Amino acid sequence: MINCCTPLAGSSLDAGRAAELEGVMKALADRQRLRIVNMLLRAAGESVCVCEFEPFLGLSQATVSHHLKVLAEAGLVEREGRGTRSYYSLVDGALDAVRGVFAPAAPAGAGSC
Amino acid sequence: MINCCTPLAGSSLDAGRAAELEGVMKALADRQRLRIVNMLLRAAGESVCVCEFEPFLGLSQATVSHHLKVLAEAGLVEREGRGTRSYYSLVDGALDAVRGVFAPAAPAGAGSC
DNA sequence: CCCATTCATCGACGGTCATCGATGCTTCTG
DNA sequence: CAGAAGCATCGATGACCGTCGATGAATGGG
Repeated sequence: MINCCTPLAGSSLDAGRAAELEGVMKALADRQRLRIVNMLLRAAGESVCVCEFEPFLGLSQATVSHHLKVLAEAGLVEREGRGTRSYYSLVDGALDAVRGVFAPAAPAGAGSC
Repeated sequence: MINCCTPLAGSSLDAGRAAELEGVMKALADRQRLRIVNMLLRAAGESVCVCEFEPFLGLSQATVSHHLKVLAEAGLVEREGRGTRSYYSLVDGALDAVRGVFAPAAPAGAGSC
């Protein structure tokens, strides 16, 4: 099934790495958290106040705080307190693991083995 | 891979699209299903028999069948029956939605586009 | 024609999650 | 110092998920 050349992008995913990636994916497998990440992506590295998410998502303050905590524990976002407010931003490169695993399969260039 | 002008990420993610993507992400937010997708990625488009997954994942046949059903309902894999066996393969382009949403942020108005 | 093989489905069980109101903590303001 | 504002945490609740054994359905072989 798997040939001589180890496919580059479909790199082997052992049980350990699968469990690790599962944590990140579970953090992203929620519509509210997807919208949060999308907002932060569009913020282009800038921090966003918690009070910005609340009206945008239409959730209670407690729920928004919960979602941000989940994302933070997954290493996807970072918290920074200024005064009574909290600002969150994307962790640089945190989404690379997701991008890498779903990269297209090997180039299928048959020859060079 | 991604052209400079394709604003995949940074693209607004409204509530509808977020819910849609949530379905795909939930299907992928499981270590067993991640390993299944990884196996199929490495199979480079070829179909893989159910009986191949079972020993690889170390799960009961019922559980493997369940995971494959979840992936199929999310539109990520496709089933093809041959005799008493079932073969599964990745749906072409099904992972593009995932790749797109997490693409790097827009170049912040970097000139030429 | 009968049996073995392969897979999908069902029912059940234990665990986890999303959401909310209430509460406590920290910081700013008057 | 007292009050208000912003946020995190707690406890509860209802829903969903992963796993398995058992059962059913379809197919191929002797």
